[in-house]
Amino acid sequence: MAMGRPREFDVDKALDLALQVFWSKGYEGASIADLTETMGITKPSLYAAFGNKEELFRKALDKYVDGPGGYFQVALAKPNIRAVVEHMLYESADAVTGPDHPPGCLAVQGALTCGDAAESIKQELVARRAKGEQDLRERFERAIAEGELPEGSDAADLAAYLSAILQGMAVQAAGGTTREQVRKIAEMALRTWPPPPDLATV
Amino acid sequence: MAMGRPREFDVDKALDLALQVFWSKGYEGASIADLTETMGITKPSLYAAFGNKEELFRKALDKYVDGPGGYFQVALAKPNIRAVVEHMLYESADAVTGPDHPPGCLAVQGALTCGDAAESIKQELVARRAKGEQDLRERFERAIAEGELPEGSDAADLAAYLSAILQGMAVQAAGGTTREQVRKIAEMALRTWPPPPDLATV
DNA sequence: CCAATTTCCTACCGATCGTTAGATAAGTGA
DNA sequence: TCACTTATCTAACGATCGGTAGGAAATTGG
Repeated sequence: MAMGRPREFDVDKALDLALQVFWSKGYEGASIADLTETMGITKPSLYAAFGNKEELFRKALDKYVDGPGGYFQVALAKPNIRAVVEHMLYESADAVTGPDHPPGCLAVQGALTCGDAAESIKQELVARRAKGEQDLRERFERAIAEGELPEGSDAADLAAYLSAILQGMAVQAAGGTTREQVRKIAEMALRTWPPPPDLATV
Repeated sequence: MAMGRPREFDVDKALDLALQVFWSKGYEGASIADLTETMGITKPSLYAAFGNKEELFRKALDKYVDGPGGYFQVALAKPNIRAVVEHMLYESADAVTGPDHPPGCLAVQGALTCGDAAESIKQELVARRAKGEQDLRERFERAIAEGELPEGSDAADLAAYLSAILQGMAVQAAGGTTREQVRKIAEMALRTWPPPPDLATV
């Protein structure tokens, strides 16, 4: 069987470079010309290897989630809830201000708003963030069942609250806030953790 | 002196409609065609009245800041720091989930990331957010001077922390989170307020 | 009524958008 | 060597991007 001409670039490396571009410019802000230039390949090579811009973004997002964004699942797997939240906050602070990649979080800034053409990408990111919050909620439910959190604690509320803090740190980082300052946000959130349940609703 | 043909549309109303478009699609995602269609005017009318896309955005942003975003300054003016933070959190929760306008916050989602052409708009938004945080910091400094916050409290850290929570709520809202859920985030943040100073650094 | 001024609209500008033909080059298997 | 397959490149596609000429229409002051 004929194998054809071998590819002259490393698909995985090229995808990683595409990730950097999407990460710093967002889905809409990253043009195909931006991407091919950074990836060091021509447009037809990009399309042959990755389909189209949308598919390329989705592949880059997958790579992000279990690469730079992998700390999230690592944190979820910690044995006690305090460790989960600590890890989540500290690692997130470092992740959104990492010196070797763009600041912020791809899942937040990839397409927080967009034109009609990118609507499905925006929805994908909404769904990913919701999934992360849902995972967090389930982890909190377990912690509540195991008596690790104050009686009356609401897992869904805790998950929404922590998600908001993480996303807020990502926005700060995207705006150029330093690692040290973002770490302080994480520390302050942790200093008040866990938020007591609303006694009025118990 | 000849006065010329009178304008057939209300500039202020048109600007408000442009604001809605930028708010929901972001600076890059909002095309001139989107804008003119929503504003009910033609392209030459838009350019004659507002200069260009960038100027239009800046004018819409000004309108946003002292319209839908006006709660921020209102909160800052509250007489005690508890009222400032309460108002800031609750009004923000309602503002980013208002039923009569797009969800989220223009200063966050207008251009969190973008291509090269929109870089100056992104920087403008970064500066606006930084200004808000700075205002907050000054308000906390005053509160500390007046003995309203625990000894050792750091005004800059408190401002960064609260800013992050507000921005996190905006991200949540942009993703479709309901008003009730965002309000719960505000309530939880308030329940733990104020975060105690880090005793290790005192 | 006429000149001056300003807004209106249609039609278009060059540049860039994402995407793809079509030809050529480089490899494999027979 | 020759067919086959796949990657490479240049060059282009139609659509849309932000922005603008140029002329008709509507107002004012004379």
